[in-house]
Amino acid sequence: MDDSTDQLDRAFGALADSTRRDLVARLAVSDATVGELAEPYDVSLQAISKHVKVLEEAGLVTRSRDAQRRPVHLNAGALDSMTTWIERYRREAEERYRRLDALLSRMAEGDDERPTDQEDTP
Amino acid sequence: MDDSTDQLDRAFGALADSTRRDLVARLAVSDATVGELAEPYDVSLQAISKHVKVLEEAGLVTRSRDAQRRPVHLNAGALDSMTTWIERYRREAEERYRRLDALLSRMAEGDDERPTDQEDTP
DNA sequence: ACCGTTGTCAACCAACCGGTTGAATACGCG
DNA sequence: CGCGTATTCAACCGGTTGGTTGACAACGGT
Repeated sequence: MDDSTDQLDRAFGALADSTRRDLVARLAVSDATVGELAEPYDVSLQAISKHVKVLEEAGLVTRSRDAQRRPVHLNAGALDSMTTWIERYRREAEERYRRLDALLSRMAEGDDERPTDQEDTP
Repeated sequence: MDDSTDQLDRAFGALADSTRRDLVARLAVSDATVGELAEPYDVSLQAISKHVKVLEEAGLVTRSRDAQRRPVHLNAGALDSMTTWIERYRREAEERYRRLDALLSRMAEGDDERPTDQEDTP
């Protein structure tokens, strides 16, 4: 199994949790320590620490080795690789839809000119 | 808990699996039945059926009720809502980074003009 | 040198996930 | 009607996940 595949697994998995998405949203505004991040939620600090670890292993977040205070920093590059993946297939799908739509339009304005074994026809 | 939150949970969770990402990639090219989708993998048909169900519940995929054949169709709109979410925070993070970078540049070219309690300074 | 602050590690638990097999359902066709 | 094809449902299994609590490690300040 590919390495970038594994990274995508982790990245999408990391964002599949609303608490972690919330952390990402807050980290987009400013870096923060685990303690600061944990404060708004009513779960234990350890739980948030685990969440941050998941984000870190997904490459979405880095921690400046700064002694006992280790501020968490959002890594925009990892988000970028996710959108790159998604957009690739979204565009492909929309392009295909556009072509199919055009085909149907052509068929509608003249039934005689049947499409000769076109791609999108089942 | 919000409804769109739940939808994002499912959507990201759905793409957190390489088999399901592969299915999405193939569906971007053309619609397909579960049987066709299952053929390349050496897992059971039922396993792929489950994967498709996950994609469907995430809104990433729809199925035209076409009798016993129910072709699976990629829903580009759901992908769009994912990129919208990601891009929002990626842009925010990059903007913040850009501002910090500019601040550091300003500081570097003249130590006298110290920034007066700026936002990004720790 | 000690204390408080900050964060992680470890063990445990319930719930969920991806896979399996076997049975059931839903049609189209002869 | 009854068979074959296509797909889903149900029960089960082992591994992972999100949460808990308790102990411990790493520093900074006084």
